[in-house]
Amino acid sequence: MNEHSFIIYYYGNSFRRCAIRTKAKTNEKYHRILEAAIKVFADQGFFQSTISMVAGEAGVADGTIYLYFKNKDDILVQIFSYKAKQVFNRFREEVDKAKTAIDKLRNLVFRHLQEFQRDRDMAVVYQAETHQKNRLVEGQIKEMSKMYMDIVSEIVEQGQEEGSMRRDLYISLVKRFILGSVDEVINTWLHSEGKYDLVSMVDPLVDLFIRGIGAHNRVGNS
Amino acid sequence: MNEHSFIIYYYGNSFRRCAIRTKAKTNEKYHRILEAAIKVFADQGFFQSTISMVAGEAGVADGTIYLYFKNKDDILVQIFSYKAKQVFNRFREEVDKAKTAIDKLRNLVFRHLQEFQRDRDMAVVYQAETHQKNRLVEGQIKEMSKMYMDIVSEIVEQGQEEGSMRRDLYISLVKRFILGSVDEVINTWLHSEGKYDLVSMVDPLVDLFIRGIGAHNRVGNS
Amino acid sequence: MNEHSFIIYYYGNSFRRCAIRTKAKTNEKYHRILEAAIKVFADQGFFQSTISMVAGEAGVADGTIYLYFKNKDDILVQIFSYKAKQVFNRFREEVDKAKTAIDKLRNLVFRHLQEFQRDRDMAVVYQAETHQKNRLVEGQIKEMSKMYMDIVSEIVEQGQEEGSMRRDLYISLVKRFILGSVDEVINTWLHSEGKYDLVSMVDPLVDLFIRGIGAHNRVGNS
Amino acid sequence: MNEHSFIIYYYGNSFRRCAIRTKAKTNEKYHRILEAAIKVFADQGFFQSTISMVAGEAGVADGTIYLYFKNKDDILVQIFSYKAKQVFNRFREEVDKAKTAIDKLRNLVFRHLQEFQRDRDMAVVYQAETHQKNRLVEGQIKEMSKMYMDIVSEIVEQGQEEGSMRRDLYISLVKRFILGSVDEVINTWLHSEGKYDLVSMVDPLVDLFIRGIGAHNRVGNS
DNA sequence: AATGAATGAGCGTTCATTCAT
DNA sequence: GATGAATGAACGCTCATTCAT
Repeated sequence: MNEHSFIIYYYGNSFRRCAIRTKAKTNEKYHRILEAAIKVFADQGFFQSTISMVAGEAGVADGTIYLYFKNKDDILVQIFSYKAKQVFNRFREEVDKAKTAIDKLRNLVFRHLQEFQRDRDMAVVYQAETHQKNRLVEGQIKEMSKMYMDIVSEIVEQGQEEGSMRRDLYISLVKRFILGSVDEVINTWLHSEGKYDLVSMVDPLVDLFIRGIGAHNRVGNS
Repeated sequence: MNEHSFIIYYYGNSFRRCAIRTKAKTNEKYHRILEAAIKVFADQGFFQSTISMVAGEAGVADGTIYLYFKNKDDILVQIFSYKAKQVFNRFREEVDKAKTAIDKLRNLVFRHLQEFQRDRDMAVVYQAETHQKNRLVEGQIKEMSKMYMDIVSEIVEQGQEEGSMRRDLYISLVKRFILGSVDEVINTWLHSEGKYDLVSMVDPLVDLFIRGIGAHNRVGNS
Repeated sequence: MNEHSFIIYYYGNSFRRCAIRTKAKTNEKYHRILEAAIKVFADQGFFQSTISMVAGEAGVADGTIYLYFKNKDDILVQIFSYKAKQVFNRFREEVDKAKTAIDKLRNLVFRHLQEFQRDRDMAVVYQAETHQKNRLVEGQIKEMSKMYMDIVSEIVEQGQEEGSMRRDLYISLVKRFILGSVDEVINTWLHSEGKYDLVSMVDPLVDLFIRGIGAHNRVGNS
Repeated sequence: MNEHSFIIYYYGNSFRRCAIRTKAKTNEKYHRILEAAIKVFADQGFFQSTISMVAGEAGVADGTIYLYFKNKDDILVQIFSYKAKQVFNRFREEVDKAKTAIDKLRNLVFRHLQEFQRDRDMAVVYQAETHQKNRLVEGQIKEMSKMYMDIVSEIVEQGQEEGSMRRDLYISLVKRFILGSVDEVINTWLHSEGKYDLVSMVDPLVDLFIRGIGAHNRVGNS
């Protein structure tokens, strides 16, 4: 477990070997616990998970958890402030790759579904916590939610300027309309045990966003 | 406290009176506990709620709970199988009042928002449980969800026949698209401490469902 | 364990038997735990005692402790605010029985030694806590100490008026001089496993208080 | 950090330097830990102190403690067998400086108060441990106590020979009478946050020992 | 039926001690 | 020698559930 690269250096008047770790090793255990916790929380739910389960999953002793986390709640907080934030940051990158508003929306939805499909346990934890009251991660979720909403706002505003989106939109409702739909699609997928490909939902979903379900939407002279 | 009719009998070495509890009486305490539980679970979340809290809120002794419910989990199960089902049944009534598919959809969304606005605590509990894995109420939720989805299916099919809805819809996606949007609108309202009127969201929301956000939907003369 | 006296009464339309307990029973268990705690704390010291030990000694389940005490610390607090205070109150009675200052002092010391000899475990706990810093029972101890010191003050003042005690005394030092001596006598007795009679120390000790150890105290012809 | 003289040797596959730790060096860290422990134990009490606190106060790593002490208990044992013994040894010196029994008693009390005033933390630890049952330092305390008592015995015997002390004294009680008074004076001072000068208590206290508080002690013609 | 005192399993957390580096 | 990350036993406390009254 402890084979590592190391540096030979001269200290005082002798050669010494010093394993290269400190940060690397520390981070390694921190992440192992974090990933284990995501898995256990996804399986059992936060309140039904025990520190022992997380420690067991991570392959460390119970006490070790407390070298890296203040308490059980803190694990959840860090899952959100570290892990989820990282996921949400990727959304921005993906959006920036596209030019038009509609393509940006498509990329956002694509990346959202893709990331949640890739990290299914994280997705489960995220779904559970965002729909709870009295949540320990209120702050983080609000922040992430705002980040998401801001992206949607920008896209819609761009779309309106481009003329590809309606100008009479109640934007704060549009945001919920989009996030909610995507969320529900993910939620259904999660509860279906993930037997189908989530990403394949992108095009039909974006189509619904853009055109709705009304027949008169069949535009043109058609 | 509840004297009505009763039986006198001799037990051990004393006469005892035993009230002949009518169904109504029993139901009254049962419902008091159920409503108390909804309130407490909404406030604290299921796992952070204790039997004592529920009993206190209901104004009964802790032990009394176990005369009406098998255990703590059973309270949640009964909340869903009794209370929530009742709410969902009202959706059907409301839908039936309308003629056209679009009006039916509007009525469904209206009643959904209205009921959840009216019984805020129930809404909180519902939101939390439907987004949990390992849920104690898996069966009930699936059933309710199916009931909802079936209504949407019927509406969409009727809309397609009427020509008011697109024929190229991926129906099982449409269902999630609608339910998810409504859910998210409710969720946001719940977390906003309910400062605004949820029902006022109906028209803008249905408009988004029907027309989407795309500008070309602004069908001219079509 | 639950044989008790009871009352027969007529309720509604039947005779009922109602055990007379409530307070009696409750008090009984409260006191059982309190006495058990004193014993265990005396044996092990507060910090090395566990709730399990106290519960075991009291013959109740661990959880039962928390029906009567807020937490472990609270047991100690209640030992002092209930039990010890009661002991100290008896000092006053005893002092009042005597007329002259010297007899009052003798009675005080007598009762002090007698009470501590009678309730040895309480004495051990008292000794330990009064000589601790950061003590959980700071308030109580200060109060008891003041009560004791006040009695000594009154005695000395009366003695000075009677002419049986020196007028040039530094009273606040006299208090410590007396309390300290008595305490140490008790402490030595406690650590000697109580093999001798503590109360027999009264006369020699009071003699030392009054006459000191100086030979010139041997008042000649006086 | 501590380079002085050292040896170069080849270990495994590298040259190593090994400081030739003088006794002084070793002692230096040993004493740093001991003093740190006294401070921490005085602040928190032995059981509420942690090895980490002691290590932190001493500026060493937790593990380092175990190079100098067998375990946590051993620190307390060594505090008493090393530090306290040293303090008590000084009493003897001071006593020997005086000629008469009464001066010797005065010097003993003076040095006792002076040393405890000087090393307040030590005084706190001493007070706490000497009034505990099940003490880890039973042996040491008995030894120190005996040392103290022996000095008092010698003084009293000398006083009796000189004619300056009563011949009808119950010596083993006199010892407790003196030690107890001094102890209580110190204890009160410790709990008063040491706002006054402890040493100034010497003369009034010795006066009480010699003359007591009785008015007839004011021997007229004696 | 109703009560609420009693139970004890189970959990979060601490911390003395070890040991690889 | 010195370090401090890792360990896991042990403890305080909670709370769902039972049951005598």
